[in-house]
Amino acid sequence: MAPHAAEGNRRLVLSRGFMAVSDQLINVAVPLPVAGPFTYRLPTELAARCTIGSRVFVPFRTKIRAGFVVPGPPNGDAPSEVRDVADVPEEPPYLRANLWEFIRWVADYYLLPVGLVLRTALPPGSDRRSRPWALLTSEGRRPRECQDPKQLYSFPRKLLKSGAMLLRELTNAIGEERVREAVNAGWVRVEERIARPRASLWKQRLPELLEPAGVRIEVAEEPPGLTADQESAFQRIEQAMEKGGFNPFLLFGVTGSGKTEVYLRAIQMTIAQGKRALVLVPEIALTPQLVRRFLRRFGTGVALFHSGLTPSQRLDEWRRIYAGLVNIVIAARSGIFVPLDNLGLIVVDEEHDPSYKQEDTCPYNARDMALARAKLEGACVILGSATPSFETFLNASRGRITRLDLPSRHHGGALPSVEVVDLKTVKQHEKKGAFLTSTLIKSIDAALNKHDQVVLFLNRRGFDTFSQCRSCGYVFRCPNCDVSLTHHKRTRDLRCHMCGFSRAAPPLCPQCRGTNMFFGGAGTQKVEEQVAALFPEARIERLDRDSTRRREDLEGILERFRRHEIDILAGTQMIVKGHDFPGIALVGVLCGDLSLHFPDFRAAERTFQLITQVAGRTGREKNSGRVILQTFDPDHYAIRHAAAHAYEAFFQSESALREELLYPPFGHLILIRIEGNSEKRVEDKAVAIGRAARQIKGGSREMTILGPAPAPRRKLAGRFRWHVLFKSAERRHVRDLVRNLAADGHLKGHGLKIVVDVDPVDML
DNA sequence: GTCGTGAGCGAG
DNA sequence: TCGCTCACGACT
Repeated sequence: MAPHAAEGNRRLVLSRGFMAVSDQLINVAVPLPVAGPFTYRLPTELAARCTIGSRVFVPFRTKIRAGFVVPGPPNGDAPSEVRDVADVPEEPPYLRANLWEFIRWVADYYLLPVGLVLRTALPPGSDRRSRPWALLTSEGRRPRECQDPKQLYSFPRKLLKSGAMLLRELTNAIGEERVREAVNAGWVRVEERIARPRASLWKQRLPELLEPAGVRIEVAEEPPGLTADQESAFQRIEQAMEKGGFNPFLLFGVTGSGKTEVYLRAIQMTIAQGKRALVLVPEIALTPQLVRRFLRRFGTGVALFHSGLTPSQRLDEWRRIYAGLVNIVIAARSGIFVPLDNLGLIVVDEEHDPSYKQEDTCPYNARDMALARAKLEGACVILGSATPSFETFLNASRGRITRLDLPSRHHGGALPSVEVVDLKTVKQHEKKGAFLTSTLIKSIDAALNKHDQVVLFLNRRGFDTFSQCRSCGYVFRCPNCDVSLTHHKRTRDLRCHMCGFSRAAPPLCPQCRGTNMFFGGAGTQKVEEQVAALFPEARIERLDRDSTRRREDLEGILERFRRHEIDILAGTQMIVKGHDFPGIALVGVLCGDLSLHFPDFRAAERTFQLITQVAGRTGREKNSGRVILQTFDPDHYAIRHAAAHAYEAFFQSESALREELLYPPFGHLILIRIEGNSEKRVEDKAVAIGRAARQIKGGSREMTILGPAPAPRRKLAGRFRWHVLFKSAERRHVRDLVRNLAADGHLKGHGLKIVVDVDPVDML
C-alpha cells in the first residue's frame, strides 16, 4: 500500500504495488526523443510502491533518470541483461493508463518518438536526472602525511565532513587534475546520484490545493435563457450525451450567436453526469473575458492551464487536475494532455485558430487531437467557430461531425453590411501610405459624431511594413531572418519581427548614400498617428504585440475600450479574437488582402476568416453595424464572400481549388523541415532527402514529392531552413514514405534539426 | 537529449 | 605515435 496516500482523498490512494514475489520485468518509457519503452528489472524491495504509471528512476546510458512504468509485454528486443530500476519515489502513479494510451496514439499519428510526446505531456519537474557525485572512500579518509607530497593537498571541508559532494563542486575547488589523481589513488570514487523527490511534496501541498487561497469566486451565477437556435443545438448535444460515447459536433455560429452559452450548458450537463470537461481556447491570455465567465458560472472547480503560468503554478494546477479536485479545465493547446479523468466533454473554441497547431520539435494539432482523445475516452466534442476550418467543415458536410448551426445573433443584431472599397481606384494622396481613404475617413467621422466606437484592422504590425530607399530601391533586411525590417518611430530603430533583431534607423541609404530613405508603408502605429491627426478630439489606442507586451496592458486596453474610454481602437490580428464589445458601430479593414499573398495554400482561408471575424466585431446588439473593407483585389473569392458573409459559398470555391490540387483535407501532407546554421549542409540534406524519397517512391503515382526548396522564410533566427513536402490522396502513402526514410536513417543529421510535420499548418 | 565511440588530422 | 575534435548512433 502507498505509505503516503493523502487523507480524505481517495483518488490519491495507490493501487497495490506489483506482487513482491520475485524480481520482475517492467516496461519504462523515458521522456526523451527516443522510441521506447525499455525493459527493466524491478527489484523485489521496490515492487511494493511501484505500479503501472509510477515514476521510476532508471539507469539510462550513463545517467539515472526518470521514467514511467507503462503497460504492455516486455520489449522483445531487450538485451538478455536488462538493468535494474534504481529507485521508486514515494508518490502516486503519475501516468494513468488512458493518458498513456493517448500519448501513444499521438506519437503514432505524428510519426514522433513516443518519449518526445511523453515529455510534452508531463508536468514540469517530472523529468529528473542524476549528477555525478564524488564520494570519499575509506582509503581517502586515512591520514596520508608520509605519502607522496603530491597527495598532501587537502580536500574541501565539505567532502571530509559529509563524505560526499557534487563532483562539479569538487572540481571547482581543487581542479580537474587533482580530482583525477584522487580518483586514481582510490581516495575518491565517482557515482551517479539522483535527488529523491521529497515524499512530502504531494502530501504537504494537497490540503492547500483543496482550498486554493484567494481564488474564491462569487457563487455560481444563474444561467440566462437560451435562444431557439441555442436551445435546439443544445438539445442535440444533450441527447448525444445521454446516450454517451464519442460524439463530435461542429457548433457553427456566426459571431455573436452565443456559442459560449451552449458550451456552458454542455459543461453543466457533463458535470451533472458526474463527468469532467476540458475547454481548449487558442490563447488563454487573450481571452480573459471567457475565463471570467467560466469562473462566474462554475466557481472554484475550474483549473486554468497554459504556458503563461510559472512552472510551479503549472505543477499545482496539474496536481489539482490529477487529484480530481476540478471538474473543468480551461487550457491552451498543451492542455490536451492534462490528466483529467472521467472525461465527458472536450470543447475546442475557435477551432479554426492556427495556434492550435504546435510547430516546433513536437508538432501536433490540439484540435485534431481533441477528436482523437475524445474518441479514446468515449467523450463528446464540440468544435466551435464562426469560420470553421476547411477541414472541419468538410468533415461536417461528409457527416463525420454533426453540424449544429447558430445562424443568427443572440441579441437580434444583424450581421453588418460590408462596403468594399477598391484601393486600386483610390488616389495615392488619399491613401497616404496608411490606407486611409476618404470613404473610410467620412465613415469614422460619422461614427464619432454619434459617439460610437470604431475599430481599425490592419493585418500587420509596426510603423512600416518595410523601409526603402527611393533612389536605389535598397530595402533593409534582417541579417538573421532575411525579412524586411520594420521602422519603429518611437524608438527610431529598425526591427525584425521574426527574431527581434534591431538597429538604428540611419539617415543615409547604406547602398547609394542617398538621403531619400522612405519609411513609408502602413502599420498600426502609422495608422494611429494619422488618425490622431485627422481626429484630434478622438481617444485613440493601438492594440498589437508592441503595445501589449504585458498581459495587463492588453486587459487594460480592452477594459477601457469596453467602458468607452477609447473611441478608436487600431490593431492587428489580436483585435480579431473573440472580444465582445457592444458599442462598435464601424469596423475598417484597411487592406483586406495583406494576408492573401502569403506563399501558403491556406492564405485565402485565413484571409476569409480574418475579415469575417473582424467584421463580426460590429453590429452586436444594434442594427447599425458597418464595415468598410478596403482591398486591392475586390474580385478575389475570399474577399467577395467575406464581404457577403457567405461562408458556404467560400467553402464551395475553396473546395474546387483544394480538390484539384489535392490540398488538405482532400490530400494529406507531410512536411520535412530541415534547419541548421550552415546553409550548404541544410541544402545538401534536403536534396538527399528529396532524392531518397523519389527513389523510394519509384514510379508510384500515389504521391507527389515537392521540393526540396528553401522555406519561404529562408533564414529564421540565424538558422537556414529548407523543406521537402510529401502529398498523397491517401494518408498511408505519405506515412509509409516517411517511415521508410526514417528507417533508412535519412531523417537525422548532425548539426541539423530535421522535423517531420504531419498535417503542417505553417509552411513558411 | 546526451554521451561514448571510432574516424580523421595535428603536435611531438 | 599520442591526442584532440567531430560525426554517428544507440540508449533496456
